[in-house]
Amino acid sequence: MTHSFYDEGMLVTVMTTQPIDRTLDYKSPEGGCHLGAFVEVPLGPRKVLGVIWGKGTGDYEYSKIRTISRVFDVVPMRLELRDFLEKAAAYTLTPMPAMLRLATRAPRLTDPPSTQRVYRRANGEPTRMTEARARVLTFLNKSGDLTFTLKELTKHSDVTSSVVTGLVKQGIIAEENCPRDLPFQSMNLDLPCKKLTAEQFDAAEKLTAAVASGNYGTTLLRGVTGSGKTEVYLEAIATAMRLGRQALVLLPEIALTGEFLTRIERRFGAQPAEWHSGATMTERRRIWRMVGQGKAQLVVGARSALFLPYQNLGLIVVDEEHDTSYKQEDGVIYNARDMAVLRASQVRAHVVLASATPSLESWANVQNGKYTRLDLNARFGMATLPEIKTIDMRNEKLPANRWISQALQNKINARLNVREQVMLFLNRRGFAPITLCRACGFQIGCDQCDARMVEHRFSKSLMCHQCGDTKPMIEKCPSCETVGRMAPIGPGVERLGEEAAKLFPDAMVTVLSSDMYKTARALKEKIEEIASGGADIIIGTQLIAKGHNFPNLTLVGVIDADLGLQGSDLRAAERTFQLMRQVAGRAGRAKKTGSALIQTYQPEHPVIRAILAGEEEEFWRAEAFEREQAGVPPYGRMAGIILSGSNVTQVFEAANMLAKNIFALTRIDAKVFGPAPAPVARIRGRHRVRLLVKAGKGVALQSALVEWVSQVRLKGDARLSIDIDPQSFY
DNA sequence: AGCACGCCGACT
DNA sequence: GTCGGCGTGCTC
Repeated sequence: MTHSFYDEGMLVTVMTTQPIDRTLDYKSPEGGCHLGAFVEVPLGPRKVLGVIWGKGTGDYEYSKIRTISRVFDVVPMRLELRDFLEKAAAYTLTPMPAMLRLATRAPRLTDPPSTQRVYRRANGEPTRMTEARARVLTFLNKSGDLTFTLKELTKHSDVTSSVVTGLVKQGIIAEENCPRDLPFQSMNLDLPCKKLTAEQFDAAEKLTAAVASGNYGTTLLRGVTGSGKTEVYLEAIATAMRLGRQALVLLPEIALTGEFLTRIERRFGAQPAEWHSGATMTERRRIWRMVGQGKAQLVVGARSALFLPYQNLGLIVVDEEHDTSYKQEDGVIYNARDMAVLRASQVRAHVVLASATPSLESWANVQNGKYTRLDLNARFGMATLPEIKTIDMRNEKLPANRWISQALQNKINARLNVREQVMLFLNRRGFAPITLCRACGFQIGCDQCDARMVEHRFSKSLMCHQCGDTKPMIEKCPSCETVGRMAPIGPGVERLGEEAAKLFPDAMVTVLSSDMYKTARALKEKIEEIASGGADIIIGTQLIAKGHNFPNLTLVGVIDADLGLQGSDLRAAERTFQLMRQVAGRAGRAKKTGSALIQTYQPEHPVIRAILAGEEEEFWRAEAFEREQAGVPPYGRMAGIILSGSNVTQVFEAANMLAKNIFALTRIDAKVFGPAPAPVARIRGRHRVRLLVKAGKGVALQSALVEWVSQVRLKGDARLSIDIDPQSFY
């Protein structure tokens, strides 16, 4: 471990968070600075955040070099984090300053560590005892040596602050300053773990050994829903913490954390640090600092938790590793699952990728020996998966604007009669995806994007799912001006909710869609209420397919299984497969036997058949073969180049220019497809044109892309972004 | 990212 | 002539 230190006046070079993709030289300030120190430097008229990157390059006129204005009182950036940021930047073709911003996103990072005033019982008795004083002292006496803030103290003993100040003056209560950013409660590693089955025990042993080896490695922990993956990796976490190393659990969706945190607390007797977008400013700052000092042993968080300044990271768990939300799509485009592997390899940590339905990438990495695989097959406390059946919608003669088939309706009734819960799954938010005029056929579109407006009856408005733009519901057709003939076409979850309410008048129907809740917390509460019996029929989107435990749920109905099967997305089949296995896995997680009904127009489709047969390996092998033949990921490399701007012609010109001059790409034998309007050709008034690059597996894709792309000089507000390993083709 | 500089078109 | 549009370049 190097501890390079630069004395006052020495030349150092600084990477700033400003978009200048190189370092700038400065003079070390009074008191000097360490390599990696977080500093404030003058840049033109402003002061900006930066990190000491090394000794000065001396490539700048000495007389112009300014002095670092401030060194922040936080642990300097470790070399391993810097290496990680640099490797990630090179892989995703992201400028270093943008990476640095990801790693310094803690608010008020630059403030001195703030303190708060706390009070504790000192010795002695007050000269005059009053009733109020007695209440304060009784409270403090029974609390022993604990300290309290003024707010806590006055609240608990029901007095005003003047009573406390009076006692402080007499020296009966001591006033102290303590740091506001308190360490996290330490994890109790001596609590007994839940009783494991033989299979779980075996898997836990293997993971524990891998973590204890102190070397990098990745394990794919594949386990069917309810097989107890969490219990298994909790043991790996315990091992890491016993060795004095930190552990990180990445979760795809905030909604997962409520139940998850309870499990952590049950296992380790303390709350972990919870890093997510909903965390308060103070909490984020506390986590950032405490993680850096090693005073947070366990972090549970969203993908950006990868960029926290861990002191000694020993294990990263990526739960639901196949989840598409791990791919960050705007700003810095990265896949948290892959970055977790990179991060771990830099610090000799172990990675656990947990999933009931792994991604094909991870499956292939097991096949080629990069990852090891552990399987959990038996469901905890029960032997079988739910029974899955399809309903061939071609034989169902449903009336207009109805989506629940007779067969599904019968099943639902049967479950409701025995007071069990039913879940209906439809991957479409809102009331209806299309609103059209029955008089002239006009469809309401978004003014900013080339997308249709979706009716949201819940909020009485039309919304664009691309840009979030809304407008009020209208009665008069904007095209032919006919009044009262605008009609909603197709189902969304809200509309399905209406249908269910009509079909099952005695049941409590709840629609669960992310846009119906203002905060993640509100959504979390709703989910918990439902789990404890707050609804008979739950209707929802993607969201409900994710890891929630509904003990009384025994039937899942998939309304339209064909939504994900068509389209040009190379992962469409994989996604549908995962989603359905997952949704099916919802049913009957507890003791009751569950079943799943899948409504489809193509029951003979290989994906549907694989799901029915439960032939998972068969599905992966078939899908892997298809991809290998096509030379697409994970058996080939891809990159998306999106050019966007307000001027269509300019954007197309730039794209065409690139498509014509592909010398840099022919050297790596890559092919270019396009330009074509991106699947959503306009977002927020910006036209988007896409090029796709396809190359072989072992080529230097990034450097070729940089060389190729550098040919265009973008004019005006035109922008070019590169998406390495695109996930969605939008 | 901001901000200054500078090069062209449309006015008092 | 000059005001101001924004395209270009610089910040240690």
